[in-house]
Amino acid sequence: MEVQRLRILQLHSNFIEYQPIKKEIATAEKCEKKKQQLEELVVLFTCVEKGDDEAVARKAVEEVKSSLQQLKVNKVLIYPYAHLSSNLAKPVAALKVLKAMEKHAKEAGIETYRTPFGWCKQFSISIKGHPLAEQSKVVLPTEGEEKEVVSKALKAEEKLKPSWFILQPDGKMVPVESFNFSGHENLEKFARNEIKKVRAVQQVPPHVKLMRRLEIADYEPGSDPGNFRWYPKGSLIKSLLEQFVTQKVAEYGAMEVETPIMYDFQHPSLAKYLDRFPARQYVLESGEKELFLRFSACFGQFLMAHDAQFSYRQLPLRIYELTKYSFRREKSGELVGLRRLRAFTMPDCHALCADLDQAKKEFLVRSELCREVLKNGLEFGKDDYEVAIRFTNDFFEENKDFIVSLVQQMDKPVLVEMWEERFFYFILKWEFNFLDNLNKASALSTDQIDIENAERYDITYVDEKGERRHPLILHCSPSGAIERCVYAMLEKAYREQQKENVPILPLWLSPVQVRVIPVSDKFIEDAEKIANEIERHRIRTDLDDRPLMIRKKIREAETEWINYMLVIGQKEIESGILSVRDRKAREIKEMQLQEFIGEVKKKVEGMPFKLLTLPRRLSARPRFFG
RNA sequence: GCCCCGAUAGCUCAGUGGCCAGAGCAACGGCUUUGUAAGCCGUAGGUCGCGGGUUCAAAUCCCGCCCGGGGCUCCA
Repeated sequence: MEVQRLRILQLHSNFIEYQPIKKEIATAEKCEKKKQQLEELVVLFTCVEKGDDEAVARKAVEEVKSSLQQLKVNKVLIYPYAHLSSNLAKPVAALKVLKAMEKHAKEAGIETYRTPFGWCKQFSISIKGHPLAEQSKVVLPTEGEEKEVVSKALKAEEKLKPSWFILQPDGKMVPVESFNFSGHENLEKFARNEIKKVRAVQQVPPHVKLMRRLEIADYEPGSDPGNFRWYPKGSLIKSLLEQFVTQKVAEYGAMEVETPIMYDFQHPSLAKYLDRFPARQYVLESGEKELFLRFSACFGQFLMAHDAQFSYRQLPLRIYELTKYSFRREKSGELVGLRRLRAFTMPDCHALCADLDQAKKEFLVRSELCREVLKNGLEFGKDDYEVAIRFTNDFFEENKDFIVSLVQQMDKPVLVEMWEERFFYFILKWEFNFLDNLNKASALSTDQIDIENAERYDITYVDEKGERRHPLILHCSPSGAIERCVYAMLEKAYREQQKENVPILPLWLSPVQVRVIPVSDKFIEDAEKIANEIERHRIRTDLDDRPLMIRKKIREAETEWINYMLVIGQKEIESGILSVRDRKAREIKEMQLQEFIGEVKKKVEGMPFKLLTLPRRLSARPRFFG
């Protein structure tokens, strides 16, 4: 990484006279094109380089201040001057630093002026002739200091001191320390994890091996960390999950939309929102514009809602997008396999509600939706996740019954995080958290009640009296990130394997549901006919036509987690009765073809279907891993 | 991002200063025509992550970077 430094040319002057002539960049500050004159001052020609931040600005002011004391002057002009460097910061960042310098200087009691940023200016300067009159300063960032721009929300979160409780479905709320966790071991692990007392063992989470061995997904060294490649099988699984969640959300009544993945930093609503969201962004430069990649669908949907017109009669208004992708520039040390990515697919569903009453009702409908998505999609029941509910003190006092009814819906004790003060844009939030084999918790489904953004984005509806009002906004991801769902299923499968159960994916998600295995190449054609018939019923079927021994083919099908294996030989062809190896049930059953097809179809009824795009014959398939 | 650890054939790994760097699996070729978790023989495959340095000599020691992992921290 290049070393960044703030460069200042410091000139002790008799006077300076300057006049803005012409804007140099689109993002120039507003100002009058009037001639200005200042006398007996120190002029700071300042150049902000890439990576400079407010800490550097503060340090620069400190250094300038000590010079001022020497020179016995207390007046400065901060003059943006790009020509001192070839490694300039972007305009937005530079202006931030200059403003920070101005602020710190004023706070330090210095009479401070600043010329407008982004203008081509004419100036005349008279410099004093003493040895200290002309100095140049290079301010380096302090070692170890936070160099990146961090949102206020992220900083605020660091200072949060919440209290922790366990809330039971019967409405009893007890402090975490005095809760009896017996029978709720996962909740205990989760609570400790959240309150941060655990030390995890040094280990790679097991899903990483699985995601590669099963040819689902893999790291892509050619990209940025946390941006994955998806092999055909993984792409199928991911796509099916996406289809399923989208279908459930449509049934719930949301309108599906699509919005851009990148946004203008300069947009006023967005700038304010960025500061309230605890996440880091990817930024990219395009021409003179500075853009950031979305980290959720909020921007696009809110801007859309801002331009839409609707009244209380249309509320709650539900808007949905499957973001492919959302981007968060997570710190590199936080990225692990599919648990946490920098580019991820997130179903994001907002509901605009007239008032808190409506929001609360809607909230319960949506939590039911989330539970269903996990239950039917991932086959995750309430034992597979722990619930956290987070809210402010005030909200709890005023909405106790509602929160208890939410917990009753969850049907198990939940972890409560309660804040004295509201730091975020929401007043209430819950998530379902999955605990992996290293006892790390990751949120899947989540929902929140947002009371700030309707105003920030100026989203309004017309109420009964014809007046414009800001709705409340619910933010929900019914499944959480799709990649994270895959992670959770793999981790769960591994856990089952440790318990000597069969590791397996839900049948509807298995890339290969049925594998037909001819005993020798004499039976390949017969096997093909059977495979055709099964696939005609929308069951993913392939054919192991390789010249290998049966037991080897069976072994490979087992390690690929294929649900059913049909061995085809003389016996089957003559009798018409199939030998079906049911992997999950760990048994070999004899049955008619149509009977078998019926059994499989029944198990995947109502779930989305897609064909696997790998060649049916294994001999024609590439190997992506191993 | 910081601290610590790692990287050798497509995969899993052996090799810690000294001849042309090894094994198993996979791939490819041949034999075998196979009945429910690994048949036999052979062939090919390596810029030892990348770049620099130390040395008569570097996969091996040193520095920087990339990628991965763990921790701190944080989230969907």
